[in-house]
Amino acid sequence: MASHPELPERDRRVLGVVVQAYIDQGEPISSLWLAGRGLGVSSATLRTIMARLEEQGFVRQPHTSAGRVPTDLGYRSYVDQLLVARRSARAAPHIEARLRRAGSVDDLLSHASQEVSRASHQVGFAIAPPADSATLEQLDLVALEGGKVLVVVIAAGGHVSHTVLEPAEQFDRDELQRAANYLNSEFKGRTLLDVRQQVVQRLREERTLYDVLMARALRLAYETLAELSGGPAVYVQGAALMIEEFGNDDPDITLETLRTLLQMMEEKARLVRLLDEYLDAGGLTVVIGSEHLAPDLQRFSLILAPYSDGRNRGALGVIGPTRMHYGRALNAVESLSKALARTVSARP
Amino acid sequence: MASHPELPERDRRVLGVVVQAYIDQGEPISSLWLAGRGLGVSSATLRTIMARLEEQGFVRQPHTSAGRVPTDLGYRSYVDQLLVARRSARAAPHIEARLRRAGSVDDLLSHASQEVSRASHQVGFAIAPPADSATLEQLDLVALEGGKVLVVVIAAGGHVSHTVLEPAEQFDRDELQRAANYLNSEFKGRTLLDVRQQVVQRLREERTLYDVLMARALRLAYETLAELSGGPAVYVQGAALMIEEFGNDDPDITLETLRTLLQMMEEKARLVRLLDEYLDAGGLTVVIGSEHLAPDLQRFSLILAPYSDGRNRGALGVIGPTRMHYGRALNAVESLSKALARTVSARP
DNA sequence: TGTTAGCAGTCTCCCTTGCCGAGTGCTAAG
DNA sequence: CTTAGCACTCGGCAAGGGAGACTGCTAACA
Repeated sequence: MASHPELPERDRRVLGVVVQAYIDQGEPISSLWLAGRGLGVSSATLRTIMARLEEQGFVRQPHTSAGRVPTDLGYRSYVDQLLVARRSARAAPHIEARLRRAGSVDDLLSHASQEVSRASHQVGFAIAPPADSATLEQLDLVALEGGKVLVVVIAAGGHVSHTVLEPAEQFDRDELQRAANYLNSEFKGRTLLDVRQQVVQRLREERTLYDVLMARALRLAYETLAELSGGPAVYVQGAALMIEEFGNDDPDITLETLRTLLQMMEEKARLVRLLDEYLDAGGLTVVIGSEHLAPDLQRFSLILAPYSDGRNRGALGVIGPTRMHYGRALNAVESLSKALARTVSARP
Repeated sequence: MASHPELPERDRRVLGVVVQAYIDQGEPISSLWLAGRGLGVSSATLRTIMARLEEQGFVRQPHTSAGRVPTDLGYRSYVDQLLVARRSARAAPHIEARLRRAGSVDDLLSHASQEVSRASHQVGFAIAPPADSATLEQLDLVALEGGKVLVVVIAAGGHVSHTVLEPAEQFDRDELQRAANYLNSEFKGRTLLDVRQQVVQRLREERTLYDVLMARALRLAYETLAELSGGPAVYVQGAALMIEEFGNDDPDITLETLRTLLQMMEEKARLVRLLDEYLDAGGLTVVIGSEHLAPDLQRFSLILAPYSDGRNRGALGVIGPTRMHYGRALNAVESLSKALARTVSARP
């Protein structure tokens, strides 16, 4: 993690105080102010320390006669300290209770993203785990006009998803009903992953299927599953809260940066792709400003925690300015991800 | 509509030019500039006209030696002119085609709100018509952990909605299956409104139902329908586009006003309640700035058109700064609402 | 050798001043 | 009723001048 040169203990403490103070106040931190903070050294010494920190890239001066402001590297060091020092967070029971009340996965994640946003005062998001290992409860086929077919897939644990297909061949209502019956009797209780494999296999093996309807039903199922695995659902919200938190006193929150963030929030597909890259990391992950690959996020920090439903992993986290209150945000993300994991794996 | 004093023809023309120019340029309009616009009068005359317009409240001066800027009343007059003068808009065929490709109501409205946002460069929204008069296609009951029940209601035309109930009495999987069968056989093909009435009636009439399961199924259906009528779905998006359109050159778009707008976009329930009030008006409705009842919207204008699926009405529209390009926005809303109406009533 | 006080230097911020130019309202003539 | 002309007002910009905030540096000190 710390590929940059190791800092002497005292320098690190000073850096910590600087970052914390800047997060609180939003203004450059001066040596004089620091001297009054019980660090046991005078402002002059702090000046030499700050100069050293600046040389190493942890802080910078907006202009010659200003105090110091953390760089992204400075935030990084601070966050690394924080991650070691802090005790891991527990979910507030009333929040977890609220999550438990949610039924479908949709509901649950929408609540979770809202709660994590509220607790951190940042933009919150939650991504559903792929439903692959949930077992199929019910599959409905409903005829729409123009030969289109509405497919509703219900899986255990409250996954509900639907899509519309335009199969090459027409189905009438009766055929659809029988196709649905066939698929249900055949696949109910299996995991969706299983179902997909089974469907593919059967289509391949029994190329000359004796029952035409059965073959068509399988093709329909195949298309459906391909469609549904298109992208996991993601819920994002809380931009208003974030603006409120940083008001006008953060030079990084301008209309322009806000625009890029909103754009990202609305282009869910891109967001998911982006977050996916960080999901491999494993535990609680923090990506700060310029550490991002995507240029649109370079003015923001991201905190993300994966959670598991027992088999598959989703993720939950927050996005906010690099000057966010990391302590609070880390707690929010960690506790919510735990609560979410518990809630989601309490399901059958 | 025009409860304010009637304006002489020429004054109205001048006001029109002023508003149009201000919308285009975002800067106060001076008499000298106006004189070069082929109105056939000198700047001096324009000054007396502007003074009159100001006295009557149509324009105002940001400061003594500035040009004029429209007031909300000025925009109102301009829009009223526009509504009379313009030819009604047709939907671009490729947009309508894109809408037709959507299957479920969810999909359709999400696309529609996106299209109207793109076409107008404002925040776009779309509200689903109540599904009351759609006929029930299928109702699924799925047991979740903790005695909760997932209910999925599929209605003709691609309405899919689901909710989770916690019935007082427990159902096991088998009972749920039979309850679903019973409800489906009983109510499939009826409108949801019908179903609700029927359910209530039966519960009342046959207080001592001979079949216990049947009674419980009815109670479940009752709860479901109460839950689902909770609030129609609304889709809102395009804040990033709106910011892009007005960039930094609109004094009305500040972080603070943006925050209130985002808050409104995220609190869907409140938004729906608000829009509902305007829905009664009938046709294409424009509400400008201070004409709004809600204080959070007083810096924004709203354009809204109802559309009908044959029986029930939904709505679609845009929200943007009072300085929005009304002509383009009106066209966007009108054409999309027509396209949406056609698309939605082409369904069975 | 590391720490501290003192000091000179730098740069921002804010206020004032003066000026230009934009745009107006008013007035008197057409 | 319209127009030209004129005096007036006000915002915006640039220049100038403290005041104040911090710094880096140096020299003394433990």
